Amino acid sequence: MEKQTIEPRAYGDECDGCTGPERIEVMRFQRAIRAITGKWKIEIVCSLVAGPMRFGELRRALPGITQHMLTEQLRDLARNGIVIRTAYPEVPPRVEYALSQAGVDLMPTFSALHDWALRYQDRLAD
Amino acid sequence: MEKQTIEPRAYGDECDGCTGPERIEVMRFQRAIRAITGKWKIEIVCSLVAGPMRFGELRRALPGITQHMLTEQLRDLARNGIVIRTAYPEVPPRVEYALSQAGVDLMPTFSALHDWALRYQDRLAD
DNA sequence: AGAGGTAATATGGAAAAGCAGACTATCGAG
DNA sequence: CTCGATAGTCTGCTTTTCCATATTACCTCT
Repeated sequence: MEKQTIEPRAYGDECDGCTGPERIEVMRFQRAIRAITGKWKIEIVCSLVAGPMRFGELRRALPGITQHMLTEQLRDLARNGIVIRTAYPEVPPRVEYALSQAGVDLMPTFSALHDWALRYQDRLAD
Repeated sequence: MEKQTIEPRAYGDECDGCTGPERIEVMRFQRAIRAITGKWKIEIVCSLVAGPMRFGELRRALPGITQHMLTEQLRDLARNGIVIRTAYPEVPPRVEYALSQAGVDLMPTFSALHDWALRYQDRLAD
């Protein structure tokens, strides 16, 4: 039996002829992708482009989403600084979600990806 | 007890005052994102930018990946037309993976996302 | 007093993604 | 004949996502 996995270099990336500084870039990258992946994140962000929305408005705008999912995804987006959550201490409670600058600045990327998807959609599986 | 989920409109998007044609765009979008998400996809694509590589080369270039993961992710990328798999009927077997045009054309998007990630990395969680 | 709206939690389960390790087939070198 | 190299597949396990339902707390309106 042989080992199947090649051990990753621990941490000190001394780079003995390898792809050195790229690794941290890749990690940054993946964090960015993780921040926008999730079943509803993109839909939420797209909804918010038009302007701030309340929780219930979003829920109605995204038929099929559960409250749980919506709160979870919004929380995640807020945690990554993409949306801003503002809770007004009123009653009944009112909570508004808006795109942050980071969220708005995501748009060029989105449109680049969208163009790509449009060009190659026929070969994209599923 | 009340229903928590708002029923999605079935299929015929007749669009009674709703976000109509955008929905299909969002779906395209998500397929594109799904095509590039996965623990190792980005790393693989980045490795292949420099030129075609063999399976074993990739394995060595991505310390920590298992053979299983590598075959799986490559298969997925190939299925989405991002990489091209070429098996030479030699012995010992030789299989080469190269970026397709679609793969190359992904780069502008990658760099847009990369710029975004760089600008906002401090607020990105995890 | 009871119904209704708002924005959440809590709980429990199913499905998908990720991981490690074992196993296979083929051929040439020693 | 056994060893090593290549590029896989197969099996079982853990973790993460995703999903549905139930419940809460508060206030207003009737």
